[in-house]
Amino acid sequence: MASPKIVRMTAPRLRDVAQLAGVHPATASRALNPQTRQQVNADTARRVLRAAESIGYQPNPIARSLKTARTGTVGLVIPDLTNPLFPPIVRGIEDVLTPAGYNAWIVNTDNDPQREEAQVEALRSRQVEGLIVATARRTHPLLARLHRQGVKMVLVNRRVDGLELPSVTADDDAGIGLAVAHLVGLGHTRIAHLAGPQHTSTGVSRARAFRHALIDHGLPDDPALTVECGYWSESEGARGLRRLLDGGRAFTAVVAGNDLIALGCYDVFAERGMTCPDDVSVVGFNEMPYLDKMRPPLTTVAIPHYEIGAEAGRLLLDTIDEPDRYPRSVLLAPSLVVRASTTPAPCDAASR
Amino acid sequence: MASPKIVRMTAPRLRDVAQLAGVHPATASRALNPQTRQQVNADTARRVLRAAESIGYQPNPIARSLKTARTGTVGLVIPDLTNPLFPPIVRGIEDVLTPAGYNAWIVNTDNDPQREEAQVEALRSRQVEGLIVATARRTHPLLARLHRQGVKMVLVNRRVDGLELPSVTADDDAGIGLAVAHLVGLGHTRIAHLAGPQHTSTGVSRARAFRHALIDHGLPDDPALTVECGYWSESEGARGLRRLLDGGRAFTAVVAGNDLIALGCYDVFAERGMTCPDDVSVVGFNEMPYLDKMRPPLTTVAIPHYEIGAEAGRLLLDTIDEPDRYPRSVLLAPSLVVRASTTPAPCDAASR
DNA sequence: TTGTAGGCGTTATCAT
DNA sequence: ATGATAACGCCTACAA
Repeated sequence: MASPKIVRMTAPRLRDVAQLAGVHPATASRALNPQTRQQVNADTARRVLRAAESIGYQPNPIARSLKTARTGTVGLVIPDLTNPLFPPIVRGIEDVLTPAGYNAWIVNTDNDPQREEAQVEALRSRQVEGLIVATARRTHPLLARLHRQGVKMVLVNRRVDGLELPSVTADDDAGIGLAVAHLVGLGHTRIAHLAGPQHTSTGVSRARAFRHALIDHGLPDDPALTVECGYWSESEGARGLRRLLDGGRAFTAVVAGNDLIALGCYDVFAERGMTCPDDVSVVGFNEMPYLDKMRPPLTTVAIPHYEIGAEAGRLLLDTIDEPDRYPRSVLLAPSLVVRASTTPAPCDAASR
Repeated sequence: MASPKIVRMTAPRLRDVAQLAGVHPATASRALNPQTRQQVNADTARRVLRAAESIGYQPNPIARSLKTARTGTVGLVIPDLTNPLFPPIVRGIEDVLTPAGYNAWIVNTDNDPQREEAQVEALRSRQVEGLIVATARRTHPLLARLHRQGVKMVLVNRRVDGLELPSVTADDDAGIGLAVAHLVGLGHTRIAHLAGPQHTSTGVSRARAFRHALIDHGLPDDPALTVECGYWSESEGARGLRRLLDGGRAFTAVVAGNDLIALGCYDVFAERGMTCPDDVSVVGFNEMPYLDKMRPPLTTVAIPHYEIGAEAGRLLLDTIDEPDRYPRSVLLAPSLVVRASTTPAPCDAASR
């Protein structure tokens, strides 16, 4: 005598579990939730869990979110995923968030404020619980507004002027210090800086660090030897170096704002028949992948990408858990990776 | 006489809009939804829209999803975000999905089946409406199961044996054909292949295309000149080339399964004091970024990354809209980018 | 054309 | 310890 069985083709719901275990849905809910499980008789709980298991019950996160107003998601706002700097950061973030029960939405803004606004709007409408933002500019009305509205966020790599937000950045001062010390140690005295965009905190702090480092080494700080790039990109790096070369001031080494800017220099060297490092030494920043296979392999300042992501994840979790905690920021120490793009300055130090 | 105003600190809801417009929430709902707007008096609709606008109403997608059982999200399953192949593909996907009202969740599996299963589970529990999968292996129980369960998906770059799923791939046959023809044109007759993993369809199809191309050019197909790499990675490329070199069979050129495998060869050249292309010419596949700055700049088969993503997005939308449509697959034409890693074969053709 | 009512699946708050 | 009930915000037959 086969027992009749009604087959539901949709996913099993809480009430199915409850029915099977012979309890009320509310009880099943309590039994299933580790937080509230001790409110329920151990035997009952076991029965419910077995029932859930047996029919493959998975709670519907949408219904849960509607009720609890929590989604277990955070947004990741990245300026440009094709910049190889970010994947390891993303990885670090995920490795921290996943065990805490959060998932991350990654969005790409392509350095376009309009696109950024739309993307952030999409994230908010999907009720993310917090934001990790890598697109900060020094003046950033959108982020300022979000902050005022109480959106929880953590900045990565860059900061916003006058906004007290938790952030994780590399220690630019230390990193540029390493780069300059390395070049000075090689005998360079005329060192140029291809600065990143000065509307980003990182562009500014690296430029400032560069000036300080020159002074520390007793070198003159010639403003003509610092040129700003409009973006953190190869093409802007190339433009910057052309301006530097056309400026007529002699220099034997370049500290680039980041690796992409440094790689842009390589294009100009090719254009003008110059060779690196013989004509000009170059140092990058970030230690992006594949630098060891470049022509020449690029000397650079390495930063702990993965750890930056992991720290950002931790800060965001803290911010979500304790909204009133005073914003901490984390500074991570860089290190220098010496490769073949730097070499001792020519003896005729005034050359080039 | 200021009108009293009750201030809600939470997001405005449909009922707030309705109240402000002096209509029932149901009417407001209809007015707000373009699909049902013509059911409502044009004036009323206008009033509702203005009311919504004025208080910045955004429908709560969670409540909507609970009701409609649709989420407007799809999952993107990527083996390794640090592979620069993927960002432009992701971009293409997003550019197609966004206008259609969908957002994409990106997850990273790191080539780890366990992690993949967990990530896919997370996506499904968040009720994504479809999956774009770039991690397919030729035998892939997880994907087979998902397919049986009716999960809508599109494969990118790789396929699953015996599973009729829509897919978007580069035309491997044509691409490898270009590479081999180029090398033959340069006089190479002993050409090796560093094949990608044979558990991926791409690895197999490129290896098969390689054999066919040799035959087409009347060259002997020496099995000892094909070596399989365990992953699509630099380190496996390096291992493969070492095995090839240690095998004692002469060859003057290598067709690598992809760019990363090709770059792995560069490491071995450095190790063994060989120079590329003088000792061995190398061709890659994919045209990943920065190849032009490598030492030497890598000749490679370029594929339209962005278009691959865009096509995948379109296929998925089709699959969602017309679930019963017969699975189409799209093959995109590659092109050859000649750089400095390939050069005419040495006159002494039997050398090396 | 508009309003009514019920429900999507879960959980929080009562009461028992 | 468990059950009943309502509510999260929205949508949609159905009724008016």
